[in-house]
Amino acid sequence: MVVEAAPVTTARAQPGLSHGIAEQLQRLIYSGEIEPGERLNEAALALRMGTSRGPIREAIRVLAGIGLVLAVPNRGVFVREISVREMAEIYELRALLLGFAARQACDNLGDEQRLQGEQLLDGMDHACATGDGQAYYVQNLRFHALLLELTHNQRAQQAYEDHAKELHLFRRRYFNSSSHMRRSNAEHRRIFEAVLAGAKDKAGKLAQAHVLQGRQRLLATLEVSAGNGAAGALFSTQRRR
Amino acid sequence: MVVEAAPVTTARAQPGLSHGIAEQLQRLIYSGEIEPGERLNEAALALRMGTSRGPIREAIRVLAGIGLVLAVPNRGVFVREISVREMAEIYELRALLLGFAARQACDNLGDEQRLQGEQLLDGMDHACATGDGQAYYVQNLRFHALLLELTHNQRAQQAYEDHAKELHLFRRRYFNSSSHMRRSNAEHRRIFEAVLAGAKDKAGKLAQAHVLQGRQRLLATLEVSAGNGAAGALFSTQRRR
DNA sequence: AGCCCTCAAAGTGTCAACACTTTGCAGACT
DNA sequence: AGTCTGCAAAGTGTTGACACTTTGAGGGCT
Repeated sequence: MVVEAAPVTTARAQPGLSHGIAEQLQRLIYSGEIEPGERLNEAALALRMGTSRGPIREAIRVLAGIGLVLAVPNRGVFVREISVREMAEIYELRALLLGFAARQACDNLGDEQRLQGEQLLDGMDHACATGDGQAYYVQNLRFHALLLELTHNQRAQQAYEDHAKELHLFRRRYFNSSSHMRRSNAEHRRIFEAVLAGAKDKAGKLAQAHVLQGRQRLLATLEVSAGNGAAGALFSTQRRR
Repeated sequence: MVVEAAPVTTARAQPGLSHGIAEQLQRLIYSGEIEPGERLNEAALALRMGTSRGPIREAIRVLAGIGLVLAVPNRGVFVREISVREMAEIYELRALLLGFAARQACDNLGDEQRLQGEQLLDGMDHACATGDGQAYYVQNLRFHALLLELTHNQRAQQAYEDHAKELHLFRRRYFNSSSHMRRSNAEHRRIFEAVLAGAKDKAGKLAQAHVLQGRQRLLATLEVSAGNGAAGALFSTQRRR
């Protein structure tokens, strides 16, 4: 309808004011400084960021598009809350994705990746031994990312990362009990061995099971940490978009 | 950081001005009135929509969040172009999702859905016979949606729909040659039969193959309709976000 | 006492004006 | 002729002011 032709050019970085604000807001949300369910006050944010409300509103709209935030007309925008049901659904998708990744990895694994994978597995074992939850967490993320890279499917990678981030909204900072960590890494090893052996079906099944067992571990601790009452309350019906 | 407690309330519809504009823009894009690569002129749109630029900008930011549009600072926003590579990746994800759906369908199929599926299959056969591409297209969409519903996983449903929409960007209005339609529906039937038989693995594999064959059909027609040159040009490197 | 109505405060929605960037054209210089 | 520089037009980025909606508190009525 309007004019002009395509840019055709590559998609470059975007240094823009409202864009910077959007990223900053994302950090605030993911870091937990702004909690799920909390309302974002435009004026307050504008003051804090040192701009007027315009760019703030635009940044917020981007977050709304991503689904991080829910806008209610004339009432404001609220940080998205994730229900247990949604959490469970997301885990299901992650399982599917990681299973796919493991299968693909069988075909696409190179020497470099093999080395990296083994280093990560050893590193995680070390983290288990020393009880370093933070180190385990980072390497665990990296290990999964490595498998996803091997899909050679950037969209799959992106989707997996998005899901991981979303789960952060649900429960910040995985409670890494060392028994969980040990079991989890044992699963990693079996997956990786299957990949090395080129056993696609086995690798896929193991990877899928790995994620689903992670879900079970999370659900179990939910039951314990918040006896029924609080857990039930989380079942608030929320949908994306 | 700010104040206030959670809304806890359910997520209701959102009648807001900039929200309406966002939807209208989506329609314009999906309908092809604004083509991929084209720039959105804020002033022109504001005039057309009868508002000022503010709401337009906000609506555009939402689309940017969704990924429908790419914003380049100080230069404007452009309707997203999808490369062949991306198209292929999306098909891969769709295949994964539909495979999962078919497996789940084996467990969750009820009488009502069985009936609906059979009606759709017959309807599509009819559409093949009469050469009614439009009717086929609609029922095909519905058939896939039916399978996805049976996952009982709303996120999976949403993801599948999103992918379908995105592919629309790539090639508007599937060229439904009746030979394609016939082959495609034959695949549908085999999938559904497997689901009825409760053969999870078989159903999953067939569904996955169905989508990938759809991809092949699309790629094949791409090769033909635009001999090498144009097809190659579509490989412009674009990434989401 | 309890309920309803009114009103003010807080906050979001919208707008028009202004500042800054990009881009293409025109004219001058080599 | 070709190229470089500077300017002007087009368009995006940002701002502050104003209008409208929601919400909660206070006071009057039953």
